Amino acid sequence: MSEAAWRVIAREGLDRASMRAIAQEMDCTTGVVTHYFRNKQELILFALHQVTERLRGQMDVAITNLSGVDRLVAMLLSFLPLDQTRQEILQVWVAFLGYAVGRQDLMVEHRHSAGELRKVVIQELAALQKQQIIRSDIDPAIEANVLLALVNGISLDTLIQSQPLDSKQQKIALQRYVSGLLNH
Amino acid sequence: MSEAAWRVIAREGLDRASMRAIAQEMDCTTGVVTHYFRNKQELILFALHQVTERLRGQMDVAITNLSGVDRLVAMLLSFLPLDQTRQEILQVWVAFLGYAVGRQDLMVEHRHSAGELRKVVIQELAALQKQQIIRSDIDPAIEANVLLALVNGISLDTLIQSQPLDSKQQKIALQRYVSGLLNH
DNA sequence: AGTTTATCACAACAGTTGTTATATTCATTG
DNA sequence: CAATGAATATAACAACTGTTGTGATAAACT
Repeated sequence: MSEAAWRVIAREGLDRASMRAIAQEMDCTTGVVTHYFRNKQELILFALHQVTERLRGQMDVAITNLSGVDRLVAMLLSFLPLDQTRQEILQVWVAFLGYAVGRQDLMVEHRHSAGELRKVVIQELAALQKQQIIRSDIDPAIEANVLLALVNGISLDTLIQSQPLDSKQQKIALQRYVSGLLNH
Repeated sequence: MSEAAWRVIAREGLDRASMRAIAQEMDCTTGVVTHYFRNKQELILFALHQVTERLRGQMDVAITNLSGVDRLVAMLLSFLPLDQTRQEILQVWVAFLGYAVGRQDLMVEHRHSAGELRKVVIQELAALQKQQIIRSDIDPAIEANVLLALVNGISLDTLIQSQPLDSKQQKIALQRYVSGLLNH
């Protein structure tokens, strides 16, 4: 069920992910869809929460058994659309963001989602700073924004540029920026 | 006319920028709208071209009488949503991008638009490299993507973070990254 | 002057949308 | 077996969408 909704959104965008389109995707009638999602609003919010959960999942897997800078880099790399799974996540993420323009309630929800990930990055930066791995003149709260901005920007690059960075170049760009935060 | 369309899109998003909504904004009937935009497709593409034009305009003003690194930095800063005008541009830009998910033709158009700006940045980087102002191990074509990624990411930051970077922090982040590209 | 052209109003179209209500099937449990 | 409730189907609703056509008016031009 939720898989079908996810697929339609990733493939067609949010405005064309109608109740009927999702019903058709799972080869049933709209009765099923309305039974699980009372509103279209609920459906849309579900998509956003899926984005957050999946990103968190990707991240948790990526950073296990890592520490130090490697851990930070792995964390940030896990957000990049390096495989088809994460490209789908990006599609839904962008679709939601565009759909939230002019809908303040949805934008607030999106900010909550982004805030969760930001918190994790801040903690990681603070920890690395305590270990004196990254420079002491860095404000974790601010640097988290910049790091996420770079990650989001690189992700968007794959969508909006006709000659986007390939996966190797994406990694290098991120790695190089992070290395500029280190001590020495 | 085009002003009204622009306002509605920035305020309500693309899917709710219906012919009738735009007509109401300019206090007339749909006859006027259909007379100037044959399709909704044309209306949407108009919005995108407006984004490109306005960004170019902002940029051209920002870089006049500048040279060297200042010119590059000013160019990049001109893309940031530092005032209300550019915040509106960002809104429309994001709305279009989300609307283009699942609509390949629109995404292609968006890539053309992004490609134009990318070309300018590449040229600028190449020029600075020739003057030996920026490092020689930098590939202008790749670095343009990274720079634009950072700019776009910082722009999005103002939309999706509940504690976004303020304008001063945005400038510092960008300036600091650019200074990492310089010789010595 | 007369003729064409741009501008706008208005109405109607066919289709799609979210939502709701009602009916039916199905399974689980008492 | 009966019964309760979830799961699914079906149908209808009103509202909205993009689009098209038919005029009316005014402006421009020959």
